[in-house]
Amino acid sequence: MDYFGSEHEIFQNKELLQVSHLPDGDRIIGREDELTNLANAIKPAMRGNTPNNVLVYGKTGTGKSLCSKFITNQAVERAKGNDVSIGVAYVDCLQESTETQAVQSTGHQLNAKPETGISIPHSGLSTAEYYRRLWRIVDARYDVALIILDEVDKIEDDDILMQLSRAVESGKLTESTVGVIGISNKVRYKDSLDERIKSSLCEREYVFSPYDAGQIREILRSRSDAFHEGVLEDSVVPRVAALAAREHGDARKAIDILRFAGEIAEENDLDAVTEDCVDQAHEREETSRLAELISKSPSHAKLVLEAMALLTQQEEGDDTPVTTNEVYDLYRRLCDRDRSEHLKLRRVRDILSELEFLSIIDQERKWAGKGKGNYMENRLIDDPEVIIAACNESE
DNA sequence: CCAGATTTCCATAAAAACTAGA
DNA sequence: TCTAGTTTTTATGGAAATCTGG
Repeated sequence: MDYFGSEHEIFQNKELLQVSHLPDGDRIIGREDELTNLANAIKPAMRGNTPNNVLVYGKTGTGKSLCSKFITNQAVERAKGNDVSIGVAYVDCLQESTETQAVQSTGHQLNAKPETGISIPHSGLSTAEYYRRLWRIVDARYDVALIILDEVDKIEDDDILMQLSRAVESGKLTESTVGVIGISNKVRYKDSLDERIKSSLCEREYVFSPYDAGQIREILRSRSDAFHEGVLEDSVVPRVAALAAREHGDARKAIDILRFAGEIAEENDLDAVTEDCVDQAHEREETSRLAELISKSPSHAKLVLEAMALLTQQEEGDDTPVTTNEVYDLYRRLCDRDRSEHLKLRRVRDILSELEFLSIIDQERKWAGKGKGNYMENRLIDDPEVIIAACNESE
């Protein structure tokens, strides 16, 4: 018995299919203009001057993060030649969703304790103190700090944008300077900003358009070295590209699908990746983003979601809404089952609105009339079975 | 002491049913 | 009969208080 599976090796270098993988070489497919624009905005940093702050828009999977990381890395390398030191921090505002966490993370990335002697504790400091330490670090180690704020629209507080973009003018930094690159999915994001922030953060704005099918094909081909020679059937890449193009040219999705297709071929012990695998991979991709999101949620959020999914399943119709009270009742029973403490109703309401913010559920407030008050209808956006699976998976 | 999570407390929205006035 | 105003109800969500880990 061969416990280690097949002799049909599918992947040669799976790393290439990680979305976070930065392609080497000095170009990213189909984004020449965008890279040039970004480079221009950053250019002053090469001489140690203040770069332009940039706001980058574009749908998911249009290469915003990739290009920003890429160009800043290039900048660091180039600047070395001029004897200018640039520091880059990349903050995912979906994870670091408060001002404090974002500053803390930035400080952590730019710090080198042996060099500066400054420590950035995981918690316990005031926001102001995190800022103070960050400025000290930047002053000590760099001429320019470039801070990439990915998914800025997900951050709860605008203050950080203010602080970062004004750091130089307000004299917080004496030796150095900073540049901010904000990345947002929402084109309307700028409208929600304070005037003062607008003027300083949005010195340059660039919109990343979706990739077309041809570009996606090219991207996939450039990464097909991830597979062993001849393992990919010819029709696979075009098929994946077609699926992704249908979804507003999301390259991340395309790469994910391709990777899943490979995994499926591997699991089924096939010697090649076929179109069939692609179709299955497409389904798997749809659930994986959700599963990812859910697995990162706190455990009580999962229980609430599970309660919702179970209730939705019981109902006849497909997307029958459930009320908050129904959810809460079942949620409490689930907690009893696990012998854990349940949260109070008020908190569960907040959890539900957080889930709505994450686009996992829909909420609508309804009014029942005299003597009946009002209630909130909660509706799952995705298939309950998928949600239940995702909730149980990450235990 | 600090931020972040959770709880406690409570004013409030909305719309149908009901009432009074025309 | 129609209209304008009042009553009734309950989950909601804002605000403040309290708890927790560091």
